[in-house]
Amino acid sequence: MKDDIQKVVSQAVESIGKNLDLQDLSVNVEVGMPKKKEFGDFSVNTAMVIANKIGKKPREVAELIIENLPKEKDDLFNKIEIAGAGFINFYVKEEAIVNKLAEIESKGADYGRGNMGQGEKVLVEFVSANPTGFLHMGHSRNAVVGDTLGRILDASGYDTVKEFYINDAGRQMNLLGESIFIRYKELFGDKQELPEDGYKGEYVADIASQIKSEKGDSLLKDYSKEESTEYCKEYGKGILLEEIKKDLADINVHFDEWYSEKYNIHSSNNGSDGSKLDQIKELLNSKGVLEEREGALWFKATEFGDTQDWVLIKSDGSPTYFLADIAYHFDKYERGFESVVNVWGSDHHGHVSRLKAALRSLGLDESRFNVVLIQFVRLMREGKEVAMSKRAGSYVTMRDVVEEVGSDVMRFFLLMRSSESHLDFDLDLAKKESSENPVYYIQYAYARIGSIFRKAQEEGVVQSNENLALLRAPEEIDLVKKLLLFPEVVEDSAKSLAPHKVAYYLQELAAQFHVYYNKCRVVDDDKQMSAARLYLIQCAQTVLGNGLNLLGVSAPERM
RNA sequence: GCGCCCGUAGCUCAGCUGGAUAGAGCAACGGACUUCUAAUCCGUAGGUCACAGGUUCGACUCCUGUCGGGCGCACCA
Repeated sequence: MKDDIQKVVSQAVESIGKNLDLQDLSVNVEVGMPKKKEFGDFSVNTAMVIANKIGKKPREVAELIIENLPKEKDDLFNKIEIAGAGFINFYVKEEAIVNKLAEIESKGADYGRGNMGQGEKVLVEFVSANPTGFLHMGHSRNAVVGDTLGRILDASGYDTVKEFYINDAGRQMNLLGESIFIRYKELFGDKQELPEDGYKGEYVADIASQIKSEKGDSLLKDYSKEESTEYCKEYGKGILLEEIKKDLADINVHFDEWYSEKYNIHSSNNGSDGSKLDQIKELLNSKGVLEEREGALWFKATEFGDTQDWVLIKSDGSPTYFLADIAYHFDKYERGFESVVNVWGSDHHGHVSRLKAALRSLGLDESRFNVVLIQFVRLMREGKEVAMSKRAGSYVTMRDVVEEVGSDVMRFFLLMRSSESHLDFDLDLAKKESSENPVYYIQYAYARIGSIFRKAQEEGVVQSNENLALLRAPEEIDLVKKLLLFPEVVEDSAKSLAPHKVAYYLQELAAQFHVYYNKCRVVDDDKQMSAARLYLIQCAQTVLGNGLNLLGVSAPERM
């Protein structure tokens, strides 16, 4: 619909340009939808934008544009008006709107999919938690937003890969190995204190006893301490990764790649080139952006816009996480991804500027590098914040919350706010099965349509688009207009990497449907009217279903 | 001290990248079930868009400053 208006207005501007001999009159016509009904279905501010170039008052220019609209306007509009400072308001013929339903019907599950991405390869990396424990609430927002972004980008024509970067190298993993080994030794009566920042959760002891039942006491007798710790580390990683996968699968989050830092970045597993770590160090060195200072190797980030320089190789010779991360991101581009999206917790925002500096120093286009920062989740119960202290061991795992509220509610609640604002997750609201709960509100609209179709089948009425012109009630025209907006919402959501826009749209669409339901009876004595209305609500159900699917939320036939 | 995010109705939040009289849900109050699901709908009330300047035809939106809240600023990850 918007396309149609953009087309005719552009044509009008073009012919004005010709008539007045103004070559560069071309303008990007932006079609808006007024909030107020009395301003029409669509409006255009083009007259105000080009008034200066033409040298006339905006309202005069608006008249000129209307005069120059192509003839086909008569088929599209009931009325065209000039209003305010120079807006042109279009009142579209109901029939023109209603006929657009055919597109929804024919595309079905593909309605809403677009080609904005043009097959561009994009890597969406998210969660990427250390496999040293269970996922907590903080991870869950990251997981759901990342997964949904992947779905939305995919629907927008990007060749999308969702990746979990396994941080299985470095200090945290060593601590896990040590912690498990200490618990293991405890099982043989050798009691020792865990290190200061060791892992204290019960699962550590559980893993230790699993090792005991498999290996007996051989870790004490047959292996060195280093070998045993390494064994514990790898064993624990395997178990915890499975737990993480299970938790994620429970909220419908799936990855295409599980990419190991240790294996892919730290190890030299393909011949003589050395590890990615060595390669990137050499590459940076060849660009002259490194410097030795106080026994360590530094990246001169200040030369590339960051506020300070950063260590890449510590004075003990070991690499920092930052070096590994540069290597990892370089590796993403080497694997052929044209752009990357990273979903990070907001506490990592300091990392953005230095990584950008590093990419810049390598001559990479930083516009291909996108970061979505996720603000914190506060878990609320009975109006009070649920304390989540890892140190006190009282943090709430994602699993606990999913068991309490279910996957659909979990996902929707974490998606319905803009990622960049803090989120209060209200457990009491989440558990309510009522109008207060927006998830059920949307699902209920979907289920209601299912119910109408069951009724229609009983009555022997079948949907049809033969008499769509019968659909003239304001409520049904509004519903159709809302439905037609869906592709644009998906595209906008992809463009701005903001899944909450889809969630909002679905709430509005559901509201529009509920209004319609209460106003117009679908299955009724008038068979032709019933057939047309069934066709309409079929389309509504398609869009609701496609939208819920994008969010990874189920669409129930009955509730 | 420096940097990032946030500040919109009593509460939780949208606001289409600068448009017309500021939007929704919850909470409050009043209505609608012999009807395809009342997990719904209709109505009432609720605002100095933190504050002060600036940019222009036009600012919740962009710029500067101030105040408040969150988070970063390691030879940790």
